[in-house]
Amino acid sequence: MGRGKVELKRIENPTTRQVTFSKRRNGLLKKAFELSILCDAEIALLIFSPAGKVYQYASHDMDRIIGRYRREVGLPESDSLRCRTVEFWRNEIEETKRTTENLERRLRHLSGEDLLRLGMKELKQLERQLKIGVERIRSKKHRDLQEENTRLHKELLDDQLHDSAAAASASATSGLILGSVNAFPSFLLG
Amino acid sequence: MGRGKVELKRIENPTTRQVTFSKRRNGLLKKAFELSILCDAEIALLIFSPAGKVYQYASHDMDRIIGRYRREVGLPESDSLRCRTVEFWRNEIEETKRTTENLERRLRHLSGEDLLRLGMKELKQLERQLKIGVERIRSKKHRDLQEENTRLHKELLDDQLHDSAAAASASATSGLILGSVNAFPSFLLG
DNA sequence: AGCTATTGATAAAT
DNA sequence: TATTTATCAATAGCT
Repeated sequence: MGRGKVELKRIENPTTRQVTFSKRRNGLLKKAFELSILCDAEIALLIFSPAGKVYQYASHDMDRIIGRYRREVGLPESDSLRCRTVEFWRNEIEETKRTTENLERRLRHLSGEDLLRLGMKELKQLERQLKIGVERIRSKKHRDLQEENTRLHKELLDDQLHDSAAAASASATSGLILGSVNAFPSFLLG
Repeated sequence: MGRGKVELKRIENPTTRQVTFSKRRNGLLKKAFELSILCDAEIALLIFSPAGKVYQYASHDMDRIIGRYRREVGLPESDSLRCRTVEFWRNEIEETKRTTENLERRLRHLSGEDLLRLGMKELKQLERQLKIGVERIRSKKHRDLQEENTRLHKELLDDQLHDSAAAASASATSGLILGSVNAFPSFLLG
């Protein structure tokens, strides 16, 4: 229709293509509308221009029509995929929950709580683990205190070397600290 | 187009309506196809006949086009809701992860591992907690052994009462168990 | 379903 | 971009 046939291929001239798009788009929308009225049909038409602009016609609510399409046609793969995705995330969450519960239980056991269901073997293992922990903590504490002691010794010596003029007043305080560290007082070792 | 104009209203004659539907539907599908080719447009066309049959044309994958529509047009409420839902679940998962990490760290600490960053105060608290745990486990073990011992005593007495004829052979095994329990052997108390 | 008179759509020009 | 016009395409009513 028009002054000359048109080949069924992409129109190369951008101007012509744009004009044709505008005209035929309107024609298509009009015909969709007419068909829905004349024949009482449910019609949805989506047109995206190459420029990205959207044109649409929907004889009824667009989402309703798309929903109907999904139910009647789009089921075979789209929905099963969606189900699988949902199931995947459900499983992820379930597994994480189980992990958390497991961790919380082990934590309670290590605090000596919730021991009712444990057998003798588990209790022994738990006790061994706790004792190892206690020993490691003791060790760490001792190391930390030794380091602190060394540091204070060094500091004091530096003070005495670089500040001999104030030696009298310095010994009144630093001497007290040094003494405390050497003694490993009970409030530090628990 | 045709022998006489047509009013833009539902065709009442069912036969005529069906024929017109068939003809115009094909015309619409053809024009949608032509537009997509000539002008390089992305087009989706859904037609539901009054009888419920579906006809469709999609220049590309139908789900892709519908997805694009949802993203670019269906935004106002549908997508924002979906975003909020997705965000909700993201937060749920993030929080669960943080909880898990926290639990794992506490668990390592209770096993005497990963102590490097802990200060003296935390170390003391941890040690106290572990000692409490050890004491509770000791207590539980002791109670369990006492219960077992009581049970065995009772069983033995029952055996002796109800089965005096086989007394000789029974004492050879039960007596051994009883003896072990009474002694609280080192392999059980650790 | 095919046919054809007629209307409708639109390509090219303005 | 909108209008005009010459042509082509779609289709209403008939068979």
